[in-house]
Amino acid sequence: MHQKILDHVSHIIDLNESEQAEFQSILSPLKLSKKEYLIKSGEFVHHNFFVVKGCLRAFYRDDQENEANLQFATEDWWISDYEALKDGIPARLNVECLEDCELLAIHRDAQEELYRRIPKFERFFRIKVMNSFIALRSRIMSNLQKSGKERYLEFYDHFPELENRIANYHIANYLGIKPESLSRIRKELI
Amino acid sequence: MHQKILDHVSHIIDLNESEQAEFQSILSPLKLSKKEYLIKSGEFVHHNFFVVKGCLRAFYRDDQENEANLQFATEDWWISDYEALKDGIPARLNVECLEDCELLAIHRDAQEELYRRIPKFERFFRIKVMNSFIALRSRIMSNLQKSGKERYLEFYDHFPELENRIANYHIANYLGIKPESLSRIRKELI
DNA sequence: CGTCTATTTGAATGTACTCAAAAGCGGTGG
DNA sequence: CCACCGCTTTTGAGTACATTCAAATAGACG
Repeated sequence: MHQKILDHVSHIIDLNESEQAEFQSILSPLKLSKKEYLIKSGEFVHHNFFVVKGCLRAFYRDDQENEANLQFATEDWWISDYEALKDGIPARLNVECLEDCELLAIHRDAQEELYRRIPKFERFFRIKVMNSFIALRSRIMSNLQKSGKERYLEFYDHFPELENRIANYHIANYLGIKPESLSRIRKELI
Repeated sequence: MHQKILDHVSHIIDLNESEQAEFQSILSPLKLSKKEYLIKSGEFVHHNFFVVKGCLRAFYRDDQENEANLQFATEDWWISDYEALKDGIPARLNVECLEDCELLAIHRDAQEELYRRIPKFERFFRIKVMNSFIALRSRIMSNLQKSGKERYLEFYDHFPELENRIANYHIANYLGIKPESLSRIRKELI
């Protein structure tokens, strides 16, 4: 029984018992320890992942080893390199565990088959992706229009619980500023 | 006959004749002139729009009248304030025509009904939104990691045809730099 | 041709950055 | 329980780079 993900899905679509069973049959639990990688850039990606427990970060790394944190994922978030997953190309993204993690994996083919057999999952993921899309638009707007301080306050507002789970230098990177600058911003705000 | 949008949809899902007819029946053509607004922040949004011809920009405007260009849309793009459309709340976004435009509007309720009657449209829009989501991730990464010059080159690469259709100060704003800075970047690149 | 808007150029300014060092914190083992 | 080690955060000083502001030039359109 994967109650957590069933509850999560049931917020958006109704599933009868056989549909629940069918959905659960394609879920593969996996555990990873802090600092392990779920996805490594350059490798192929075959799964979409749901976070049952723990915390991860998705980031790009460029040729000069600079990292750019794209997303943090905790309980009830989905994470993967969707471009790599969709097009069957090597990942550009890395996904690293910031804590010990429990995940559920869905193989790409199983997800496609799920769409075919239970079309309302198209609806479920359409809505999930739309919500993510809306959130990213809002983040782009913040990056264009707001100062580092405002972006930090916004982050704090949106994800108050992440503040104490994630190192400041990861948050700074996510916000597009340097750790020293975040430190100075935080000092001002006391 | 709205051949342009039928072709567009048919790249992703197959439609038989009656499905095509049903889809076309919910499309409302509209024309707007340069500088007119398709969506005004604060007003309610009832439609999703497909661009048949012309060019528009979606942007936020903050209390100090600063604008932040979020998206340009030309032929074959979709545009709306999806948060406002989904949640029935007033728009935060503005959408302005940069050229005379021909659009097709789909009412929110008609789109929901379309999902019910022809579920593969859930698939169509899931895939469209996923592609947009992937593009936004990539843009976030650029904002975090790349210089103004690199972002400009990337923009030029992605949308070579927009370069001559859109004012530089709109492009600069989209890239998150000032028009003067873009001018200096362009000068360097000659 | 004239007007309005967009782009370019120059000089001064300011904000976030880099680099380096110190302080703080957490976990491990003696 | 304390001492040590490694890592994170803070602090300080100097620097670089995009921005601001103002003015000149270029371009579009009636």
